[in-house]
Amino acid sequence: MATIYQVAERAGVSLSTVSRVLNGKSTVNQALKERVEQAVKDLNYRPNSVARSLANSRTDSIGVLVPELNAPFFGDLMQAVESTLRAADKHVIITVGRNCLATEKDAVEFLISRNCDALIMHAEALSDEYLLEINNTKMPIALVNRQIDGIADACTVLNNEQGGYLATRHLIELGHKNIAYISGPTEKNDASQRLAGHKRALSEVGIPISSQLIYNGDYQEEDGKAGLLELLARDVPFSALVCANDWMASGAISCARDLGMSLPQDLSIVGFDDVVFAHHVYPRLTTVSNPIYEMAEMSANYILNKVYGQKKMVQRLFEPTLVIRESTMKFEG
Amino acid sequence: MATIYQVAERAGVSLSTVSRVLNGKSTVNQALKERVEQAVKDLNYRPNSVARSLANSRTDSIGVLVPELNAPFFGDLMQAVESTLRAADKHVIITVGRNCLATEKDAVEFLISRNCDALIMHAEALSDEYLLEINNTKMPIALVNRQIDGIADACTVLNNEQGGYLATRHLIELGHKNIAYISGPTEKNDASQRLAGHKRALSEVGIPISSQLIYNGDYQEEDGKAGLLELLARDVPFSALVCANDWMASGAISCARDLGMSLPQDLSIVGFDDVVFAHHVYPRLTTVSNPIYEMAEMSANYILNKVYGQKKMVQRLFEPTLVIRESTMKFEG
DNA sequence: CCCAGAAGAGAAAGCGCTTTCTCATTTTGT
DNA sequence: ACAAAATGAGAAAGCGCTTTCTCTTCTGGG
Repeated sequence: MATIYQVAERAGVSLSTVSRVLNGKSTVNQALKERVEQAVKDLNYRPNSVARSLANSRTDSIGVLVPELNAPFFGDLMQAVESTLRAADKHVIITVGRNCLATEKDAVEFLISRNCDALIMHAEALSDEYLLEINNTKMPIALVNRQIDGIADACTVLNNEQGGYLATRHLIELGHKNIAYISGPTEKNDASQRLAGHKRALSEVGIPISSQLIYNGDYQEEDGKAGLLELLARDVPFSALVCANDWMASGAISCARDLGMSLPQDLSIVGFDDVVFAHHVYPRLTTVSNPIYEMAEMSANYILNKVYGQKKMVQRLFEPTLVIRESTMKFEG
Repeated sequence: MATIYQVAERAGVSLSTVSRVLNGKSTVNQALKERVEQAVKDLNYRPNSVARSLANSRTDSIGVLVPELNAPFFGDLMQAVESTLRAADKHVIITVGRNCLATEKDAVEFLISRNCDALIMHAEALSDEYLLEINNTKMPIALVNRQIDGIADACTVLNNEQGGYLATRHLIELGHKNIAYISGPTEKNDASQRLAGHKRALSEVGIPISSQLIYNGDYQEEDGKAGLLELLARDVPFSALVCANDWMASGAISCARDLGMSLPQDLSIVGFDDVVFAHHVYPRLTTVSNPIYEMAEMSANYILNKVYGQKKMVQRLFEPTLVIRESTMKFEG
């Protein structure tokens, strides 16, 4: 591999000049510039990115932390981040956190040791304090789907409350009165917001909120099954069910079918997130779409602006929309 | 951030000595060693990975190329690669190829410019020659799910022929005689192998092979729909259908249902790959499992051995197995 | 008791860039 | 036409490590 020195030699200039034309930071005589460019071409010279990083302490790499790699939701997130960043000639180093404190911490430290210029995270287990400290002392971070006061502009979030509201209001409009809810872990902000939206929709039309119709799950598919079974066992009638994410909705659907229910006649079900398999399930799932792709893109833009001085458009708050498919229908008293 | 020089100063030794104790390549007097270790601890010193890379021309980074990030199949692949490699303290730089020649080439060149130590790829569009050249002149590569003579040991492959055979034999054993097949693009090796396996199963029991029962798709979900429609239009009866991947099977299933067929009574369907949503579709999909996680892991191990001199277990050829769920049933004449 | 050889530690030369600092050459203003 | 201000290019000092080379200092065999 040719080095900058060889380019300089062939062009008959000093290596400072070569560096100048390569980086365009300073003006260079046109004739010399052309000689250098020719030499670069002749030698098929490519600057060594490691040496460059050492000299200007910038690696052009962004660390990414996601809970898992093989889930559609995070797939969309990564897809957005990768394409946005690579278009800017940056690269992503991806790590997985498994929704576990130790693993997430380890991943972040790994990324720091790799001298990333910034971090984009969908952090589940790390504390606000830890994240704040990283941001203040180590490197800029961007948070997808999480709100931390103090670094609000680094956070891209969905209006989860509105999403929960939309799901339930849709069912109300279909005539349902008894609506069960399988929640995500309420210590997580998004889960509690979704539930709050659900309650707002009920209150709005004067339907009392019954804790008997709420089950706390953990966003896992099995929780959909366990939740439905539990709700049914409580023996409080309901004609519709909203699940705080599509995985639990899918679990509830297959459970319902195993129980011999016919869907959506016996039970209308709404999911949340609109992940790619939502239209694979049967009946195709009515769900609240979560614009994770766009949100992740904005996080990437934020980093591009903050760290590399670009001027990309950014948006911090996103609104969910309802996607009506076939898992919900009019209540037939 | 502390540098190695400060550690040396605090420990009262030369920086060569610090480097030695850090890398353990050479013996160092026990007393000095302890002083250095103490200094490292005191200063919370972490070696700068960029400087280290420049000095020893190794980045400890592996480039990964996949067609897309938001598909379950490649999610499994990445998950395996990331966890295997990070356990060895290497990191992965992920790029996407979009199944497009220009994009894949661009991605590979990007990874090369990033000074990766090696590449792990699921390359769809790149030619054998190009890949061979990269391997011979630039950096070692490992290929998942692709066979190239000449670098056979760098290739990890599934016995696709056997997979196709298993799918069709399963249907034959259920009593089906007229079995349709929606193939992947036959210019791709895996697709043509799967089809070959299908044919072998038929021949084995003396069922003639009818081109009227074979449709060529492109592995996309819509091809499942288009294929089923086309096969039906040809007016040659069939009671079972094998699809060369789960996406097409899912497409065929929803199409069949839209047509008012009841599954699996009217049509038994088998998929291929056993991606995560295979059990979300209804009826749950009988499919051929593709151990992509294990295969990807082996590719990572291969690189670990080849580039970093480790001694991991490697396996090049994998056998598929049949996963029987509810989308197939006995033929009822 | 002496010398060959082993062992351990420091000095210093890179790795391939970026970026000051310096100095020579132009350009501008009057 | 002449001093003052730009402009452009080279020399050289890093960036923070690894590794060779060299020089001491031990060790042990005869």
